[in-house]
Amino acid sequence: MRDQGNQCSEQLGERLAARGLRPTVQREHVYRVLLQDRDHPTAEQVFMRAKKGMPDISMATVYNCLDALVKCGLVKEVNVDRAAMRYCPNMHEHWHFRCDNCGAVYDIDLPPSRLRLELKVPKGFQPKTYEISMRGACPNCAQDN
Amino acid sequence: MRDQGNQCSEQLGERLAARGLRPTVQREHVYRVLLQDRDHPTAEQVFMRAKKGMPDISMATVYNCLDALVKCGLVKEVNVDRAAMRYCPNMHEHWHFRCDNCGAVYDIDLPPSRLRLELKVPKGFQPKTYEISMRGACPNCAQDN
DNA sequence: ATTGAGATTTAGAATTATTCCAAGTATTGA
DNA sequence: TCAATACTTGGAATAATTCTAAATCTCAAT
Repeated sequence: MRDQGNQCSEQLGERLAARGLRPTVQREHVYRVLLQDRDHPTAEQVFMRAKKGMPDISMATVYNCLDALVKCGLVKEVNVDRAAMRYCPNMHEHWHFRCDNCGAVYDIDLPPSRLRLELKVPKGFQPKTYEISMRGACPNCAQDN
Repeated sequence: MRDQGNQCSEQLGERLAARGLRPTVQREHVYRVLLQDRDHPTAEQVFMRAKKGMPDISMATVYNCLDALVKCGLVKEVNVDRAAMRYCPNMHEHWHFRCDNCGAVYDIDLPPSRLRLELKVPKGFQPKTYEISMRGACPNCAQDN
């Protein structure tokens, strides 16, 4: 667990390069901040933590770095999308598919399935609701490709 | 499918009452708007559609109505939460548990499971990523209860 | 090492989504 | 009918995110 540092920056450099993105000290620093406390911080929290080791970093850069990390597959965004909340009057069990191209959100019916059974949580957690969402290309957009 | 109207308002009235909320023409109208086009509109879109039949309705009321509908279980919010995006450097397959009480987000490891196999989508959809998120009480908060 | 092209960072303005507020209005139960 | 309370409204306020233009950095080719 110690010396995760170099591993981190090497992996980061490769990953970024693979996407045509450049490795920068800010990106590495932001990544390190994320690795340090695994508590799913908001961009604002990342900003505040990042400033400790890099006082001049700006909020815009934090967003930029987070985007870069997401693009190169080192970080996940925990939310369906960063835009407005959407509303759905279908209360049957189902999940959602959001098209990355056209932005449409589709209902996907749950297969007969034993999915429900599989959604087990560790002891102590008391789940009330859950949501499954997928992203990718919808039939229309997949065709135009 | 026709005459869904009265059914709609009856159900609405009961549901609202059960939560100590009052039935109002605005709430019914907003619900009707949601039932009309099942395309997961944003609050802004609901507002624009609602204005057609109720020109004086305000954006604040639309938000209020949507909240009421969500509270009484007739509508779902399609997003983990309406606050800031969160970032997670854990790229292993896992899902998230968000505590409604303290707001913390936990990683929940995927059980060995055949969950993956169950995530089938209808023909034509090309999923790239998916996310499973649950909400409820975390172990700490569940205890203090 | 130098250099030029293009990517990145920065601060702050702008935009977008959502919530708050105070005043007027509607609904409920007595 | 009346009082209490919830709801609606328009607009202001806040919060999250994106945009902008100028300065700086990185890369790859000299």
